[in-house]
Amino acid sequence: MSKSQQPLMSEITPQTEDFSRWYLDVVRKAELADYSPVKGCMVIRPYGYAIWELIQQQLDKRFKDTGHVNAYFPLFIPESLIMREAAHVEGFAPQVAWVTRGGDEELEERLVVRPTSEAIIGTMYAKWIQSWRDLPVLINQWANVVRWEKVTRPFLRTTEFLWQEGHTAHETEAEAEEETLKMLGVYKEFAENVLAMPVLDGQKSSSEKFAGASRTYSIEALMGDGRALQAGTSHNLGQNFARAFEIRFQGRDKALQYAWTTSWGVSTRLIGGVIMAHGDDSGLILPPKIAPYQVVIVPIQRGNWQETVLPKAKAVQADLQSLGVRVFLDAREEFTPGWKFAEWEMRGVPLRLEIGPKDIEKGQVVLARRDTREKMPTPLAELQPRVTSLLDEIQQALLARAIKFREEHTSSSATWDEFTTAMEGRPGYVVARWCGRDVCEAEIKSETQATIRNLPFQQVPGGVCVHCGQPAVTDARFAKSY
RNA sequence: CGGGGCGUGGCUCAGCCUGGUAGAGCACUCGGUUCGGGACCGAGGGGUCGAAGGUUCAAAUCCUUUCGCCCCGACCA
Repeated sequence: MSKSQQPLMSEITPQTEDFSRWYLDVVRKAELADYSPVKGCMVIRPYGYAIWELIQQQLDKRFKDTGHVNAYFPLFIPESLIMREAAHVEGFAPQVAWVTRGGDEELEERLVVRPTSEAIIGTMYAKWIQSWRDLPVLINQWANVVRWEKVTRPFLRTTEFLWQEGHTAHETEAEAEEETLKMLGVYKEFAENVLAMPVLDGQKSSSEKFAGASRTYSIEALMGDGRALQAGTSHNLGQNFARAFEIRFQGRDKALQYAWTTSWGVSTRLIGGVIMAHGDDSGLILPPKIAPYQVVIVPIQRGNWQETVLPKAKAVQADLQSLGVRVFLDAREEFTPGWKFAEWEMRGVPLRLEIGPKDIEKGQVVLARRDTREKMPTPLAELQPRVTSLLDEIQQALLARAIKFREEHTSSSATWDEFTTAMEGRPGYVVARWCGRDVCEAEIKSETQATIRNLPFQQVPGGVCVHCGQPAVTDARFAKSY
C-alpha cells in the first residue's frame, strides 16, 4: 500500500475492527450529528443537515414532477382518530408518545405525537373528497415524526426523525397500485442516481408489512458490513384507511364508494445509508450530488501566499462556482495542508483542489479524488470541464463500486445447509425459495438472524422452501438487517 | 425490555482495588517559526470527577439509588 492510500484518520475505528463503532465515529467526527440531552434524539449538525437539504431538494423535484404538491398537517393526532384503523393502532401502539396535559390542565382527549400521519391526513381527506372529480389527491408532507424506540442509532433509528410522507387517494385499486409502484420507482431511481446507492425493489412479506397496509413495497440497500438497510417504503393501503376514516366519493356510476389510498416515505435514515454504503476507514465518502461541498480548495500557504496563491485560489473558486459547483476555499491559517487533506477526506468531499506556488508557476492545480485518492495535476485552462466531468465520474464510480460489492455479496441457497453456511459472517443477500408462511419466516429469523428483506416482483411458484421443505411460492431475498 | 461495558477539562483516557492538594495526550488561547499528507518551540486558560443520597475528620475513590451512552439479543423509516 502506498503512502497515499493509507487511511489517515487514526481517530476513526477501522471498519473491520468494529463496523458499528466506525459508523458512530464517522457521524461524530465528520460533524454530521451529535447526541442531545434528550434520550434517543440527536442533533443534526449543519454539515449533516446540508446533506438532508440536498436530498430534500432533489426528491421534492421528483415529487413535483410526478404531480404531487406539498402540504402540512398537525403534529398531534387525537386518540380517537388513531384508534380507528385496528391494525394500524396495534402496529404503532408500543411506539407512540402521548400528550396528556396542556399547561396545567389534563386534556379531555389524549393526543399522540404522530408516528406517521395516515390518521390525521385520512380524516382531512374524508372532508375534501366528495366526488370522483376530486380524485386523485396527491399530497406530500415534509415533517418530523416520533416513534418511541428502545434502541436508537444516529440517522438509522432515532426517537424523532425527519422524513417525507406522501399520501394519495385514488378512484380505483389499479390507480392506487400504479401510484404505489411509481413512487417506489422514484425512490429507486433517486437512491441509485443521486445517492449512488443501488437498491433492490420488491414486496415486503406480510409480517413486515406496514401496519394497516394491503401491500408494502420497499427498496433495500446493502451496507459495507453486509447488512441490509430498508431505505424506503411505499404502501398500497387498499380501502383499509378509507373505510376507517370514511374517505368516500360518488363514482362515475353515481354509487358511493371508498377511495383507494397509498402512502410512501423516506427519512433521514438515507443519510445513514449513504455513510455505510460508501464510507471507508478514512471516513465519509459523499456522492457529489449530495455533497455539501463538492470541491474543497486547499491553498499551500508558503511565503507571501496571500498575494500570490490566495488570489488565484479565489479566482478558481469563482470559476467553479459559476458552473454551479459547490466549493469551499479553506484558507484557514491555523491548519497545515496535510491536516486539511485528512479533515476534508474524513468529511467525504469528493474532490480536493490543491493550489500552491509550484502550481502557479506551471499554470495548473492538483486535483485529488476522494474515492480513488488519485492525484491529478490539471492545467488551469482545462479545469472547468475537468471538474465537471470528474464529479460525474465519481458519482458513477461510487454506484458502480456499490453494485459490484452487492454482486460479490449476493448468493443463492437451495438447501438449508447451504443457507445457514451462507449466512455466517457478513454475507449480504442470500436468495432462496420460500413457502410464503409467516411462521417459517419467523423460524428462519430466530435460527439465523436473517429476515426477508423483500420478494421480487415476479413471484414464480415451484420447488420447495429452503427452510421447511414445503412447496415454495416465490424466491425471497434474505439478509441480516438494520 | 433482558445480558454486558462505560460515565473524570471540548475529545481519548489514567487515577478508584488500598479514601488524604484532580492528572496526561490531543484540542483551545496568545507569541514566534512553519505549511505539497494530521508541523514545531514557548507561555497560558479550562474540570463542584453524570446526578442524588449515605458512610467518614476527609469521597473521583466505599455503599445505595438514579440518569445517560455504547455493545449483544426480542420490536421498528
